Amino acid sequence: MARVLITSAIPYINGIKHLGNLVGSQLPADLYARYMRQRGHEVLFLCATDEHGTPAELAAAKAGKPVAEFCAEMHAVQAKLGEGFRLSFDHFGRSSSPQNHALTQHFAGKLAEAGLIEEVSERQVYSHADGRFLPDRYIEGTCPNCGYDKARGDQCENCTKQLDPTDLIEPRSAISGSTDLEVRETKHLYLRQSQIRDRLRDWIDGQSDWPILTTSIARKWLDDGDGLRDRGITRDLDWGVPVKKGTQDWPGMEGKVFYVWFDAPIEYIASAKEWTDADGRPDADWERWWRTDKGAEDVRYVQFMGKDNVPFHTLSFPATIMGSGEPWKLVDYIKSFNYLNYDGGQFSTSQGRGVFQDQALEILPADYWRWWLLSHAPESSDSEFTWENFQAGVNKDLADVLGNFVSRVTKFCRSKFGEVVPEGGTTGPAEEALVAELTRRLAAYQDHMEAIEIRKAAAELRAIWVAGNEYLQSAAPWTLFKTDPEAAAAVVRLSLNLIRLYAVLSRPFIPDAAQELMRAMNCDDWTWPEDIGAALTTLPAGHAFTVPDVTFRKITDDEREEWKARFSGTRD
RNA sequence: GGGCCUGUAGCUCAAUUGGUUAGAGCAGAGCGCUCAUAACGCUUUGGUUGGGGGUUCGAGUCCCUCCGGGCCUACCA
Repeated sequence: MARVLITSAIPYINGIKHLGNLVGSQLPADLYARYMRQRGHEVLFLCATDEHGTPAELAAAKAGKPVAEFCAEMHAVQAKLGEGFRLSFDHFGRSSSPQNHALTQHFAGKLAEAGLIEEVSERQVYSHADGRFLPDRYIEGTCPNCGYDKARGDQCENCTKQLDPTDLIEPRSAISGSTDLEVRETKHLYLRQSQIRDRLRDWIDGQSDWPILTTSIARKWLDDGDGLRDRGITRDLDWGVPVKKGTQDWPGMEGKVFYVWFDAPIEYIASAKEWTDADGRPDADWERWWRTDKGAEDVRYVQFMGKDNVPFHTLSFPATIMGSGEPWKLVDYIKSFNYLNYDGGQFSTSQGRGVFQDQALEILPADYWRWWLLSHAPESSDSEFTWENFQAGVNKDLADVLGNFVSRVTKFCRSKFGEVVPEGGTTGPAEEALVAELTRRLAAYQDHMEAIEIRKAAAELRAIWVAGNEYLQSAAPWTLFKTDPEAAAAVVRLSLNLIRLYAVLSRPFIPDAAQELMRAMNCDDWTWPEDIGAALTTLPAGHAFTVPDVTFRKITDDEREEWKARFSGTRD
C-alpha cells in the first residue's frame, strides 16, 4: 500500500467558478484520489479556497460586505458546490485560516534566516479615492504607443506593448475611474528565487515523466531574459496574512500582508493541519504527510492545476520549500491542464460567460458533468465545450452504452427469472473470451489511471462497457431461453455480475451512478477485481436484486436548445 | 516583439517517441437483433496528417519556411 498526497489548485474566492475551473484541477484530482483509494492506497486529498488579494477585496466591496464575511460566505458556497460535484476532499480549507497565517509567517521567517529575503523600496501608484495601492493592471489610461484609451498599466491590449503605469497618458483607477492618483514610495519583501535557480533547474531537469506543458513553462521562467527573477511576496493590503518573521514583528513591514501567491500554496500544507486540528488530533497526524523527517519519505505527492498556475507550483513554491532549509515534502508529479473553452470562446468568470458550477448542478446530476468533462479533459491542448458535443457524449456513453446495458439485463431477467440471480447452466468459450478481453482492458484502464492519462482511461472504461453489450448481443439469452433456459440463465447471471463490476470500475468517474447500480444489485462489495473471472461470480445464484430506475435519462434536443440559449449571454 | 504549445476523417481524439496499408468514438450509409432508455450488434463510406521544401532505406513523428489557433511574458490569480 502506497501513500498518496493529492492537492488540486485552490480556487479563488471572488465568485462561483465555471466548468473550466472544475475540469482543470479539482475534477481530475478527485478522479485520481478516488481511484487510488479504491486500489487500497492511503490517500490524503486536500483543497481550499484562495482568499487573499485585490480581486477578493473588490468582490467583497461590490457585494457590499466586509471582506472576511464575504470570504466566509463564498467559502461555504464553494464547499457546497464541491460536495455537489462529489469532490472527495479529505479537507477543504481556507487560505485565511489561522493555521495558514502561522505557517506562512513561519516560512517567511525561515527564508529570512537563510538570507533569501530582501527588502526593496519601490514606487507604486496609490489611489486616494479608492484608498488603496493599485496593481498595475488596475490602472487604465491612454497608451503612449498606439493611443488606445483603455490600455492597462501592465500592458496595452490593443498594441500588446508592455507598459509601466507611469507611461500611461491620463491614468485613472480602473476601479473607481478616479484620476486622483499619486506615485508613492513603499517597501516590500522579495523572495530571492534567483539564489535557488540552479537547484530548481536540476530538480526540473530530473522530472522526465512530467507533462511537457509543465516542464516547458518552468524552463521558460528559469531561462527567460536574465533568468529567474526575484519576486515580491508582500502587498499593501488590509486583508491577508500580516507580515511577520515567524512569530516576531517585522520592523518596517507594519500594516502589510503577504502576497496571495506566497501564502496560497502554503495553504496546501496548512490545510492538512486544519484537517487534524478539526478533530483535535496531534500534529504528527498531518506531519507524516508533509515532513520527510516525520514519516513523509514514502509519500507520493501529486498536484493538479491549470497551466496558468504552473510557474508558481514549479518555481515559487518549491523555492519557498527548498529555501526554508526544512524537510518539507516536495511535489513528485505535476499534472497540468490546458483550458476548456465554451462554444467558440473562453469561459469567463468576470464576464459571466459559460456554464457555472451552480447552474450546471441545477440542470443535471453531477455524474453527467463529471463524465463528459473528464472524458474531454484538456490534456494535450485546449478543448471546447459545446452543447451538441455534450448532449451526444452523455446520451451515447452514459444512457445508451452503460445505462441501457443495465436496463436490458435487469429487465430481461425480471421477465424470465424474476428479480433474483438465476441458477443453472455453465459458462463456455464466449464467456472465456469476454473475461480475456475484460482482463486486457482492465490492465490498460489501470495503466492509464496510474499515469493520469484521463481521456485514455475514460475511453478504456467505455470500451469495457461496450464489451458487455457485445457479449450480450452474441450470447442472445432471449433466443437461448426458448430452447435452453439454463444456458440463458448462465448468460444473465454473468451479465448481472457485469453490472456490479461496472459499478466498481466506473466509480471514480461517476460515483453516484455507481452507487445506484451497486444498490440495485443489492451488494456492497467494492473490491477492485484482481481476477475478472472470479469477480464475475460475486453475485451467486439466488441473490435478490432490484431493477433500477433509468440510470441516465437522455438530454433532449429541446433541452439542449433551451440551455444553449440560456447560457449564451452573461449570467445575472 | 520573444518563448512555448497546437493543427490528423464532417466533429472529438489516438498513433508503442523514426518503422508494414495513419486508427477509435460520434455523425452518415447498409444489414442484423427484438432483451432494452427508437436502445444494442455487425459491416461500411470518409484522411495528399494545414501548405511547401529538406534529412532518411523509411517522416503524422526530425529540420527549414510559410499559414491558422491558443497560452505565457513575472503587480490578476
